[in-house]
Amino acid sequence: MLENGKVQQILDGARAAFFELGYEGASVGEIARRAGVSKGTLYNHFPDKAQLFEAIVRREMQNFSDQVLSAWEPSQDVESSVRGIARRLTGVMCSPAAVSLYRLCAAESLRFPNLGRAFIERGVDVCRRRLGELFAVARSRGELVTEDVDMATLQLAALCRAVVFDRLLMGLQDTPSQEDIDRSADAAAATFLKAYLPPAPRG
Amino acid sequence: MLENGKVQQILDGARAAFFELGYEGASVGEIARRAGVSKGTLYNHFPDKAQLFEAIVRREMQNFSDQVLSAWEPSQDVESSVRGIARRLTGVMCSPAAVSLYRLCAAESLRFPNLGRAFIERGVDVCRRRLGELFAVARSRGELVTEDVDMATLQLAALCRAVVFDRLLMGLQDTPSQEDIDRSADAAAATFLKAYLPPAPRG
DNA sequence: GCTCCACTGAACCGATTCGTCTACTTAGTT
DNA sequence: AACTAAGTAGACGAATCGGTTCAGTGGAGC
Repeated sequence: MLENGKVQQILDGARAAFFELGYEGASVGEIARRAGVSKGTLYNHFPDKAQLFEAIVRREMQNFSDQVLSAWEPSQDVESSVRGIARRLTGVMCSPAAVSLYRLCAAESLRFPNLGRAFIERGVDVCRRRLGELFAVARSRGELVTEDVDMATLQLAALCRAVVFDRLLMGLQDTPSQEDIDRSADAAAATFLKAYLPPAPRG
Repeated sequence: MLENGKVQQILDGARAAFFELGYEGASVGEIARRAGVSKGTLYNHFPDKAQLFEAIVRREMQNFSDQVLSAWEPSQDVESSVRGIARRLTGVMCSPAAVSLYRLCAAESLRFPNLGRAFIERGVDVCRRRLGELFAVARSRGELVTEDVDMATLQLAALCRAVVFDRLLMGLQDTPSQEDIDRSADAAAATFLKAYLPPAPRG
């Protein structure tokens, strides 16, 4: 069954074209060229450009949330656990794919309302709920202090984007080095912990 | 001199069209229609669509940073001062104009590199430096504890976008009410203060 | 009254777009 | 060998785009 292979080719080519050129900037001809596929084949597998676009975004969104959710390594102490979460969050959100996806969804959310909704509901909210569960457990153990777990997760995610994300989104910087990511994530985790860790039993 | 009036008309129409339809989506004819101006007049005042676009973005950017920077009301205690800053920051960043500007710059930053650079350098960095000055003063008074003032400003700004900004950017929500903005800002300020306020003299 | 100049509305041009379609090739099955 | 299904390259039409051009209009200044 080569059909699936062709579909993957098309999706990969479309991903490259859309991510680099945007929805309008990526012509169907260019997409087909990058996919190594004729235009006829493309229209054999996808009804039109818009639905191909939405398929790309859905696939990348899934990929994104999978990366965030997979393989939480639970740590003994909260501090290193939060730092680990922050590092993963920061790394994933600052990856080229995530930045391009964010840019694309933001740009086309008005033309494709489904798209913005999918980004929030199937991307952000999913990760937020997962994080919320972890924090709820930590709170029940008295390791975190907050009356609004959801707010805490939102704030940690926001802190992870504080330093480099805007520069990446605006194209002023390529993917940062691992040290930069870790440093940024550690700063986010540090501030989060100072705010949400129970007051130290002075000593 | 009506010339300036026509220029303003064109800028206003272009703003409306670009903000609602994006750069590619807003045709020159549509811009002229919204401006109440003929296409010939438009091209009498601007050499081409791209430079009209950049003029719009520059103007809105200036407007944005002016709003952020104008009229800081210095407060006696740090807490209410930070809360005031957070409320203003949140309000401005979540305003329809700011959200549209952010979306537009993110979308077109690859096609217009000047644009992304202008957004960061003339918008974000300007506000960041101003905030940094305030925080440096507070730190010298021992009211804030941090070894990285710049990081603190970045984190406060990030916290202010934690709750509603993404939903606005993705078109899932219209401009939030003043209460929502204040609540979100107060949560940001609270977390920021818990992290950066000097440890309370116990008692 | 006359000139001047900005403006209008619409026609126009070349380029590019999406999506369709045709003519041809290739691989696999009977 | 014949038939089928899927893929290729490219032409095609209708539509739209950015930008130019042009005949006509209307008001301000002398």
